[in-house]
Amino acid sequence: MPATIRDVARESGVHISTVSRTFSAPHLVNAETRSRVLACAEHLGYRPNRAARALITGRTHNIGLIVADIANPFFPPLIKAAESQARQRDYHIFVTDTNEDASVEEDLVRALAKQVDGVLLCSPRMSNSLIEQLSREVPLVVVNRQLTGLPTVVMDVAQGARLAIDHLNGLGHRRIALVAGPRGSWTSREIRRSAMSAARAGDADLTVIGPNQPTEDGGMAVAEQIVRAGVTAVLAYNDLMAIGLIEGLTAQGQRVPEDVSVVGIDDIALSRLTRPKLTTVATPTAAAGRAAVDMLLAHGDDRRTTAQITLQTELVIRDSTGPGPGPHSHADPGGVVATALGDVASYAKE
Amino acid sequence: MPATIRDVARESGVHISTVSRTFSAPHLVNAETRSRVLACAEHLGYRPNRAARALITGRTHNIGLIVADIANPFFPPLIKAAESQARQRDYHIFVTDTNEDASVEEDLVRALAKQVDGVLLCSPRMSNSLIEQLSREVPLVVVNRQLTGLPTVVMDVAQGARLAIDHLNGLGHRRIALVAGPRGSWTSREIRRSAMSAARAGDADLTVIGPNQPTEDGGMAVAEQIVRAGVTAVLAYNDLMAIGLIEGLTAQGQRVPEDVSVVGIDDIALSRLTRPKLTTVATPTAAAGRAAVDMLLAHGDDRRTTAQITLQTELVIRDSTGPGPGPHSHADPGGVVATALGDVASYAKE
DNA sequence: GTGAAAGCGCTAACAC
DNA sequence: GTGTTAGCGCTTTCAC
Repeated sequence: MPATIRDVARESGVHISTVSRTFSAPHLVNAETRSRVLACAEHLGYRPNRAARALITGRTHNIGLIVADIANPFFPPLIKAAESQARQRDYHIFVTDTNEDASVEEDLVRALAKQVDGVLLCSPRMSNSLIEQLSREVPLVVVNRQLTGLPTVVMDVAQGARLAIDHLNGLGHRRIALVAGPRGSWTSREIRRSAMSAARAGDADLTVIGPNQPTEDGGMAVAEQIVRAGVTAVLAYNDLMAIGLIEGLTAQGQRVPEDVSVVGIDDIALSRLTRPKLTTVATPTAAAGRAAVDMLLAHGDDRRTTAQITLQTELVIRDSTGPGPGPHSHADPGGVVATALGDVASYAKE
Repeated sequence: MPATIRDVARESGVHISTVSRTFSAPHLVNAETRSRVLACAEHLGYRPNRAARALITGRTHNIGLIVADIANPFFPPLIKAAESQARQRDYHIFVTDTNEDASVEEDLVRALAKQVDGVLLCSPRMSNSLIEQLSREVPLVVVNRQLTGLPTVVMDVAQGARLAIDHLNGLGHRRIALVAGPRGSWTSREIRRSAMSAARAGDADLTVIGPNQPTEDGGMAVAEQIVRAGVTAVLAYNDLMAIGLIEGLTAQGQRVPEDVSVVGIDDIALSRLTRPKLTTVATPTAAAGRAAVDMLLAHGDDRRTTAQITLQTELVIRDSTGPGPGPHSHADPGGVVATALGDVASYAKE
């Protein structure tokens, strides 16, 4: 049987409220009393019961984190960073996985709502209006989706997509495909919009293929369409799809980058390990995880500042892109860091 | 303000205890009353407060999951499977990361102890005696470590290591290196023990290198030692290290598998995507996650059956292993499934 | 089958 | 600075 506040009170000869204060408002307790209480608590192995505390304060010191797919390598660095940031502030994180299914997101948020102080919604597939509705039931921070009136953390994928298209264009590619992400993904829409306009500006054709599952298989599945489309370069929604696509293209007898150049997005750890090494747009996922936790916890202090932060992305040129058939402009934006909005200094990539 | 049991009682004209029963013991409530209460609850958006429930029942319906490194690709499939299995049984999972640091594991277990019904300790680096001590404070299921008297889920890595060494031996390799894992890892010791005996049985030399960080960098770092050791084949503690090692060997001008064969362990998703594709020992991580959750939740029913389950592993032969200088025996165990102990049928790999 | 009452472990006014 | 008191939302005896 674990020790309660009453055991500590008895042993240290004070009232339970003094014990309570020792833990929740130490400055209100005489230093001497405090150390005696602390000693007894230590000795009894006492730990405040968070459920009891939550019942009365209304704060659970728990955070919910909902991701589309834990096993998608994009998420673990985000989860890890969020967990670490939360723990540092004495919060614990419930991690849940929606299996890329928009319809379970709502249930998950509601199921979590009662036992957390807020929910980090990462890459939600549900509608904006539903998100807004849920935000009235539990504090929400939305990651990977822009939404007015709510605190959000997004990567500047528009800038990233532009850098990628410009890079391909600079290499002489004029017929480019965009392999889109899943339905309901804000990021995918954003990439599409930005890639379109960048392609137009560069006098290139952009063929959009999708929506698709944002997985390796999803990428592999479109290889044939890519070949049929007759493009010489591809921008994929994420690295996993890019890698699957390269796999698929290879199976179709296409060489990357000699026949087709491929660019991914995210710069997951994996992208440095495949052959050819993937050219990709790096997104600061760990920073996003930390920022999201900070925003959620700051939220309580001042309800009116619903900050929206945009984290910068950058193009990482590796081996999956090469010269295309068109004229090369050597204004190659390789390695150039995208401009970003908002206060990102403290969330620099590790 | 969220609806409480009292709101529902008022609206449906019954006493709060009837509402309580409707949710926690529905069979004790008149069918008609029940449906009326349910309707009101639905209408008010009532959800039982778990903290309040936990306070009185002592069961939180939460589980803690402690892993060495969320971002290590070995863990996400395990986390995902555990989370899914738990949620299906109406449990939520706190995920925490120790950063491969044995000293934080203890704190983490204790911090979690009060707000969970049990903890899944995955790949613990702490001592056996400390694990036993903690198991007296909170129900524990230990994954990736054998420990008498506690419920455990392990992969049969001994069998896996034997298959790997036999495979290399069959290919004619007689000078083999084992790249060990981190200090404190039961799995690493197990692999070592088994690889040693398999090598001896096959008249091969086994050089052990380590301990090492179980990461890509850790693998890359030993490439030079491998070359100096003059071995023709390597078994690595895990795929990540194997991949890093291949990277490092390539940088040293060695070809894989022509000059050196490399075998990994785990069969993470990544191992199919690198070039050469990795020969490896597949461990059923998702099954382990499910099994661990089941064992923890079953634990309550019958305290005396501290089951220990061992999940079978199998060798997956891909492209990172090839013929060595010695005589080939064509008794190649490729694809053969290892024998396993315990009841594993219901945890078959997905 | 339902109501009444007690209390899980803790915090938050409010006295003193 | 510390004790007293009244619950937080719920489950669980025990009556009826």
